[in-house]
Amino acid sequence: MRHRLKDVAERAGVSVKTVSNVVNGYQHVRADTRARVEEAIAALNYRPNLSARNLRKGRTGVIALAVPELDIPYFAELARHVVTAAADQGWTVLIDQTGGGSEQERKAASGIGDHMIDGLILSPLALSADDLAALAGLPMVLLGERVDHGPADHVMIDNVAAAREVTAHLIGLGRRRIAAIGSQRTPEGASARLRLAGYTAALAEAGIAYDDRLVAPAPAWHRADGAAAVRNLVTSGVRPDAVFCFNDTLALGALRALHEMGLRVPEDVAVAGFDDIEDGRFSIPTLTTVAPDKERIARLAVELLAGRLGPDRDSPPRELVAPHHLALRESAPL
Amino acid sequence: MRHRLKDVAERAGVSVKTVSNVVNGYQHVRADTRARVEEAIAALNYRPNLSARNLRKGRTGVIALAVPELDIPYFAELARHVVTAAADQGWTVLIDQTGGGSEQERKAASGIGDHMIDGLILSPLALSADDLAALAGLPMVLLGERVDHGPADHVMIDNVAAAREVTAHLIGLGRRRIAAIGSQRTPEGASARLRLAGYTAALAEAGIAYDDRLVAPAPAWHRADGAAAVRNLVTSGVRPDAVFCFNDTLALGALRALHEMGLRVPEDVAVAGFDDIEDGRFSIPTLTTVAPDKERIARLAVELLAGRLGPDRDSPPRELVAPHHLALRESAPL
DNA sequence: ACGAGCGCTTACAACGTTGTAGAAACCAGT
DNA sequence: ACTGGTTTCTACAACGTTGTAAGCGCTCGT
Repeated sequence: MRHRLKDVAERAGVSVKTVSNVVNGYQHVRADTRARVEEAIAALNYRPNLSARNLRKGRTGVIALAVPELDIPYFAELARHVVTAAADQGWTVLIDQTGGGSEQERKAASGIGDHMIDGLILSPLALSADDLAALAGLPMVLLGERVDHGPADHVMIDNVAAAREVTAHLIGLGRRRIAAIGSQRTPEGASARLRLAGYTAALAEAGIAYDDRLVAPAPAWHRADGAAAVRNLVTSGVRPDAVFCFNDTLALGALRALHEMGLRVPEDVAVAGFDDIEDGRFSIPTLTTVAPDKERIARLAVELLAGRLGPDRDSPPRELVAPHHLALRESAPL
Repeated sequence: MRHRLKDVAERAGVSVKTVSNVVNGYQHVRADTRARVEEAIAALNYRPNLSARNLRKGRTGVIALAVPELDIPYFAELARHVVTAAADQGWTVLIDQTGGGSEQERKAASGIGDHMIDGLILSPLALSADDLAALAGLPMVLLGERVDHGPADHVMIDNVAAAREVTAHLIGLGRRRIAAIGSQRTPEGASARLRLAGYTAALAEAGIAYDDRLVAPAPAWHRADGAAAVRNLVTSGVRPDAVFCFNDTLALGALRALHEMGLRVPEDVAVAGFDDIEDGRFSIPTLTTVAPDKERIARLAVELLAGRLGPDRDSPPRELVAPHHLALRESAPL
C-alpha cells in the first residue's frame, strides 16, 4: 500500500537516487527519464516518508505554536493567522495547548516532539525570562508581553500606549470614574501591568486622581471573571461611569453583568476591551476595543522564526512591535 | 549540543542498545547499569530523536485534527477536548485548518505531513463519502454529519432528534411562527439537512403547517450570516415569533439583528441555537441551545482512532452517537 | 577517430533509532 | 566443577531518505 523510493525506482527502471533527484527537482535528469519516473510515482501514488527525510536532513518542516488555551478567541484567531503565515513558508503548524502552566510551557519549549519540530512560537504566561533562557535549545519566537528583553525573539504590541489611548478615549467621552478590570499582581500578569500603566498614565494626563477602589483584579481573563469583577464593583458601592477591561472576554462578561444589574451601556457605563475578537462585533452592544494587528503579529513571528532557522541563526534577539488601532463601537462610541 | 544514544553509551561505558533499553524502560537492566546510564542521560541532557525513532517504528505518536476553521468557537472548543483526550494516549495533536475546501480536506486526508502522522480526525464539510473512500490510506475518524455510513469510523450526535427537541421546546412556549435559519441545499449541507428534518418533524407533530418562507438559507454559519438572515426575514414581512438557528454563531448574529430592529428576545421573538459555545452563556440574552457533549465526542473519536491503530485495524467502520441535551437559557426560557 | 568535457546516473554510506538473535555473565542445584 | 536456566548485555541489520563521489556514455572540437 505504502511505497518507497525503491519501488518507484524498480518500476521506472532507474536507481533509487535518480527517483530522489526527480522528487527533489534536481536539474540534471534527462527529460524522458524524468517522465518515466514521474509516471511511476503517479502510478504507485508514492509519498516521501518525511521521518526518513527529516532524519537525513535534520529538518522537519513543522513548527509548533504553543498557546495557553485554544478556545480563548484571541488565541484561536491568532492561531489561524499563524497557520496561514506558516503555510507561505511551506511549514505545517503543530498546535500545543499549555494551559498557561509553567510545567506545560517548559515542556513545550524544551521540545514538544523533540526533533519533531524546527522551531517554536510560544505565547508564554507562566515562564520568566530566566526560565526561557535555560531552554535555548530550540529556535523560538515569543508572543506577547511576558518577557521583555528576554533571550529570544519577541513580537508584541505597545500595550502601554494602547491602554493609554483607550482610557483617554473614555475620558474624552466625559467619564471620570473609570474602572480597570483585570489587574494581576502575580509575575504572570505582565500584560496586566502594562495595561494598568497605560490606564494610570491616561488618568494622570487628564488630571484625574487614581482611585484604587476602581481597579479590580481578575485571576483569569475569562468572561466569568469580568462579570464577577463588575458585580463586585457595583455592589460595593463604587459607581463607575466607564470600565476598561484588559481583554475582550472580560469585557463581554462585564457587559453581561451590567445588563443583569440594570445598567445601560454606554449611557450609564461605557465599556472598552482589548483584543478585537470577533464576538465583540456582534455583542449587544458592540464592543469598543483595542485592535492589535493579529495578522501582522503572526506574520512577523513566522518571519522571525524563518530568520532564526536560516541566516540570522546567531544574531542577537530582536523585538518587533506590531501596530494596533482603536475600534470604536457602541459600548463606548465616538 | 544535541547528543545521540552513542554519546550517552560512551559516557556510561555500555552499548548503544543498552541505553536504548533504559530509555524505553526495558526490564532486564541491572540497577547499577541503569543508574549509570541515567546519570549520563541527565549529564548530556539527551533527548531521543523522534524522526529516527519513527522511521524505525513506523509510528510517530502524532495525530492530526482537521477542522474547517479554528476560530469558529465550536471547533476551537472541540479542538481543546481532542488535544486533552489525545494527551491521555500519549499523542500530540497537529491541528490543520481546511477552510472547508474540498482540496484542502483531501490534502489533509491524504496525509498532511505524509508519514508524519499516525491517524486523522477529520471534520469534513466538503468531501463526500466517495471522496473519502478513495483516501483510505490513513486511519481516520470522521466527526459530524457529513457522511453517514461512510467508509470510516464516525462520531456524531443525533441531529434530527436534537433539532426536533429544541423546536418542540419553542412550540411549547406557545410559538407558532418559528423560523429556521441556516438551511443549505449544497451537498456540504448535511448538518443543515438533518437539523431541518428535525425542525419539520417537530412542526408536523404539533400540527403546525410548514411555511417555507420561514426557512432561511445561510451560505456559511457565521454571525454575519445569522444577522443577515434575520434582517431578510423581518424586512420581507414574515413575522416570526421564534427563530431556531442551526448553530450558535448564527444565533448570536440573529440576536444582534433582532436587537438592531428593536425586537425583544424572548418576548417578541424567542431564539435557540445549536452547539452550546461559551459565548452563548454570556450573551444578552443568554442563549438557549442544543448542547452536544463535546468532551465525549472528542474522547470517542480518540478512542476509535486508537482502536484503528491497534487491535481493530480491520474491523468494519463504526458509528458512535454522543449524547446531547437542551440548555435552556434566557433567549427561550423554560 | 580520439580524448576532453560535460551531462546524466549510480553505488555507497550515513542520519539515530530499535528488533532480533545470540553471547556473556550470573545463579542455583547437583 | 558442571549443567541448565535465567538475566543482562551486545553486534548487526534495517527503517527510507539524501549527500558524496565516482562512473558511464554522449557530444564536440580537432
